[in-house]
Amino acid sequence: MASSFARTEIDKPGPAEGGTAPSFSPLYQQIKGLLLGSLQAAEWKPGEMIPSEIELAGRFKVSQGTVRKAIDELAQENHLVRRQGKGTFVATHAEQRTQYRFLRLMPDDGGDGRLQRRLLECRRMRAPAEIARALDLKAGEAAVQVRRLLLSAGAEPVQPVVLDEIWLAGPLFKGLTADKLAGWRGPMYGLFETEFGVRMIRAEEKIRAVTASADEAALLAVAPGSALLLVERLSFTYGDQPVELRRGLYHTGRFHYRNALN
Amino acid sequence: MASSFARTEIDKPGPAEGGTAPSFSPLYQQIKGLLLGSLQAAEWKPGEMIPSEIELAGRFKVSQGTVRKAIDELAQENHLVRRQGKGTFVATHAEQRTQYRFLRLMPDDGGDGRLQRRLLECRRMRAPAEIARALDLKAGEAAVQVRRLLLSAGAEPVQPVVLDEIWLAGPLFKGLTADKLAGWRGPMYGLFETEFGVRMIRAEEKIRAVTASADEAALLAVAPGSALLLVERLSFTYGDQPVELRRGLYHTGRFHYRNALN
DNA sequence: CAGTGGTCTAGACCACTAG
DNA sequence: TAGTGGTCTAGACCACTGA
Repeated sequence: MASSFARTEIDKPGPAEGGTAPSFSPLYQQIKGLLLGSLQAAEWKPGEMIPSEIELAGRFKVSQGTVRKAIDELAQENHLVRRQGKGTFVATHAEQRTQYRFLRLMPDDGGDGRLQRRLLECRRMRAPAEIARALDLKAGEAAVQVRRLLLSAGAEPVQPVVLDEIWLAGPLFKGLTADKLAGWRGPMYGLFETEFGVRMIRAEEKIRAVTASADEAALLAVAPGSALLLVERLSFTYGDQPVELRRGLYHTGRFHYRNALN
Repeated sequence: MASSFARTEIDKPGPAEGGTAPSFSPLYQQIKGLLLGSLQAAEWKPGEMIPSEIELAGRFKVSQGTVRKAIDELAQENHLVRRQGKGTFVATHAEQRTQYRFLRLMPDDGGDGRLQRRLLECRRMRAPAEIARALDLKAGEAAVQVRRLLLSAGAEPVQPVVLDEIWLAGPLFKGLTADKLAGWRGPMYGLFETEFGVRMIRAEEKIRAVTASADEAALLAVAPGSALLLVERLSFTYGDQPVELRRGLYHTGRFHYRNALN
C-alpha cells in the first residue's frame, strides 16, 4: 500500500487553510494520538495489556513499523511499558518498585532511603483562591487538603524529612477520606488510579529555599529559621489537566534533591 | 544481506563465556558505540556535520535504517542534532540560543530571565582533597577555581541571583585565565569546547537548602542567615569523566529552580 | 510451541534545504 | 535539481515469555 494512500485513510485536518499552519502530521503521530485517546478514555486500564502491534496495525490499516514508532514514543513518555515476549502494558503507579514516582530525594550516604508516612490531616473544603487557580477549579468548587510527614526509615534514628501539603481537585476525588489514605499500602498515586481513575502523567516542580516557621520547625524537628527546600509540584493527568498541587518542605540535613541533566 | 551475517561483520564480544553476561548487542548499539568513539576522538568537531546516513551505512556495511536508529539515540542524548534537509551535526554549546545549557533557574514572573556575569576570581592551585576526589584527580594535581556572580538583567533593579564557585580539572584546562574568561562572549561551556576541546555531556545535581554566611550574604545582597539554594553540579565529558564541580548558591527571592518530571 | 516485542533489511516516496 | 533527513512499507528473522 502506498504511503500517500494510507495517510488519507486517517488524516484528519486536510490541506492547510491559511497562515503557516503545519498542515502535515505523520501517520505514526496520528496513531499515537488515537492510542492516547484510548488511554484517556480508559479503554485499557493501568496495568492491563494493550493489543499487540500486529493487531493494532490491522486495526489502523498501517504497517507494524508505524504502530511501533507510535508505541515507542508513548513508552518513552511513560504512558506505556513494553515487555519483550509478553506484550505492551499501560503504565501504572500501583505495581511499582519505586514507591515514590516523582520524589527525587536521596540519602546523602548511599542508604536505601526508604521513607515511612505519617498522615496528619485530610479534609475537604472550598478551594482557596490560589489553589483554585492552580488546579483550574471554578469559584466555590471543593478541594481536598492532605498534610503528612515522611520520615526516614533507614538505620539511623527515625526523623522527619518531608512535610507535605497536598491539594487535590475536589470533583475528581469524591469520597477520599483520611481512613482510605491511612489504610492504603503502596504509592498514593496508585490509590488515585485504582479508586478514582486519575492517573498522573507528568509534573512540574518549582524549587526555592525558605526558612522554617515555628510550626514547620516543630513538625520537622529542626530549629526555627532553619533553611528548608520548598518544592512546589503541579501534577497533570491526561489532556494537561492539573489535578494536584503539592507543597513539600524538605529538610536537607541528611538528604538531598537529586537531578540529572542531559 | 542477512542480518546474522551483517552482525558478524562488527560484533565484538562473541558468545557468552560464562555467568549471566548479556552476550548480545544489537547492531545499532554497536554502531552507536562506534559513532560515540568518533565523537570522543574529535573525528568530527562540535558544530560540524557528520557523514550522511547513507554514507555511514555503506561504511559500516549495514542498512540505512540501522544507522538511523543509532543516530536517533545519539540525538536523543544530545550528542548529535538532526536538521532535516541539511544533515546531522555534532551538538555544541557554542552556537546556542540558550545561554545556559544546564541552568534551571527561571524568573517567578514570566520575564526573559537573562543574566549578566561578573567574574570575581580565577586562580590555579593544588586541588583540595575533596575537589580532587570529586574530579578524579591524583594527589597534587592542579585545579582551576572560578568564582563569579550572576545578576538579573531584566527590567527590575539589577541584583545578584547566583554565586558560583566552579572547580575545573587542571590538566584539561591549561592556560585558562581570568582574561580569557572575562573576554569570552557566549556560554562558558562554549569556551571550554573551542579552547580546550572539552565538551560537557551530562551533569548530576544535588540540591540542598542552606543559610547564607556573612560573606555570601554580602555578595548576594541578602541578610545573613537567609535561606539559599545550594546546587552542587558535577559535569561529565565523554567516558563519564568528571571535569567540573560547581557549587552554586541561588537566591530564590524572584527566581526559582524549575524541574520537569515525566 | 505459539505469541509477543526487538532487530534488520531493501526500497519507495515525502519534506526540507540550498545552490 | 541534488542531497539530506523523515516516513512508511513488507517481510524476514531473533530473543524472550509462558503454556
